Amino acid sequence: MTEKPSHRTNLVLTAMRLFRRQGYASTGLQQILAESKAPKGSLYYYFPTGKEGLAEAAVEMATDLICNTISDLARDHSDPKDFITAYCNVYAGWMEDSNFRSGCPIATTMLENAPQSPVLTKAGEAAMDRWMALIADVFETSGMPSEEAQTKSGQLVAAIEGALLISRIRQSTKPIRDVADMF
Amino acid sequence: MTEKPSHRTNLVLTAMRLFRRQGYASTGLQQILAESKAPKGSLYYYFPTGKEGLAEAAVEMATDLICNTISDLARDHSDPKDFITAYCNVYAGWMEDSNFRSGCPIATTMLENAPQSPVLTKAGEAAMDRWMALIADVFETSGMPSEEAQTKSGQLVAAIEGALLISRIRQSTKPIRDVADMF
DNA sequence: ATTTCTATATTGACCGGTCTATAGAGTCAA
DNA sequence: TTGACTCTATAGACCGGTCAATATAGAAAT
Repeated sequence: MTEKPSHRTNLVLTAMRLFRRQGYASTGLQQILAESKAPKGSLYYYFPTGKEGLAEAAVEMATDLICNTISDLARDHSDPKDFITAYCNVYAGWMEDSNFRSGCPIATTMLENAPQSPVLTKAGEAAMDRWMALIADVFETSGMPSEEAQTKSGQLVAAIEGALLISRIRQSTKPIRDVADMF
Repeated sequence: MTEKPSHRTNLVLTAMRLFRRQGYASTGLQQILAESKAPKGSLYYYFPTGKEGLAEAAVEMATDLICNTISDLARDHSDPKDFITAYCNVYAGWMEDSNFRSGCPIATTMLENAPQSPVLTKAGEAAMDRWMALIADVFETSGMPSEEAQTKSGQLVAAIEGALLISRIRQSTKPIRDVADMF
């Protein structure tokens, strides 16, 4: 399950971490190369389109990360309300652990590049589709009508994304915890 | 009421517009200077701290913009539900008019710089305080208890911020319109 | 009224450094 | 020998920031 630590994997992992903290534009390839300890030649070998291709892979890896988190939580919390609370707690923990620097792993990259970059926009859409579908499943499993589950999962993701932004500005997890009370 | 079109004003106005569309890091001073038609010397005359000082002023101007919007809407819509719907419609209009490029005027700048930059973080906190206080007023005026009004206004702002992000990714106003149904 | 002086406002040429990307030779295991 | 991978050097654009030179407005002096 765990990927083998190739240069390629290290590049994507490092890019994801740095884009999440400092954004896409202000993260230089130099820094990614230094921290991942990958050679520059490898970057353009694995990602011929350069920074954008690397970002695409980083968004995809981030999508998997969130999907795995949701799946794990869904297994332990079948009640929607419990699930939402647990999900918010995960994000709140991430924020606290990083001194409010690591919010949503794709939000900053998306705000900087969507919809200008078709490649990254598409990766972002895929992320939204997958996250919302997984959450809608939780709602449907508890008996909620499909259509309502779709809408609600979209609203939840929106509320959390916004809460992560405000949490970062205020350096407080309260906005995230307040999301749970909305549903 | 309208500010006189000095170089200073043009700089802040242009910075706000560009930061909103492309973010802070990927907007060069060159572009701001070219589009505002202001000379480079003026920038450092009015903003001795350079880009960061300009961004601070841009965030403050954006805060005023949103505050004015909220005040105007509050005058015409005393019912909270009506107000929320109208508020969402304003954002949806902004998104459509800009081909989903002009979302929240401070969100991208904040995700890129909070909490690393104390100056910009403080400007962001002030924005949140003022927006939420104005919206809470609308709720309180309609009879809602003060504490509940505070919480609800925070939740509304979070939901909208998140919806603006998703709207940008999906190039659709549906996420924004769905926010109105949450309250 | 006119000139001179002075402080403030304003300006664009210039700086060193960093950015992403490319080229092409070199390395090494299968 | 082949193909996957890595290295060094370099290109050329752009970055944010500095600073000496200039313009201007108003006070002071004549």
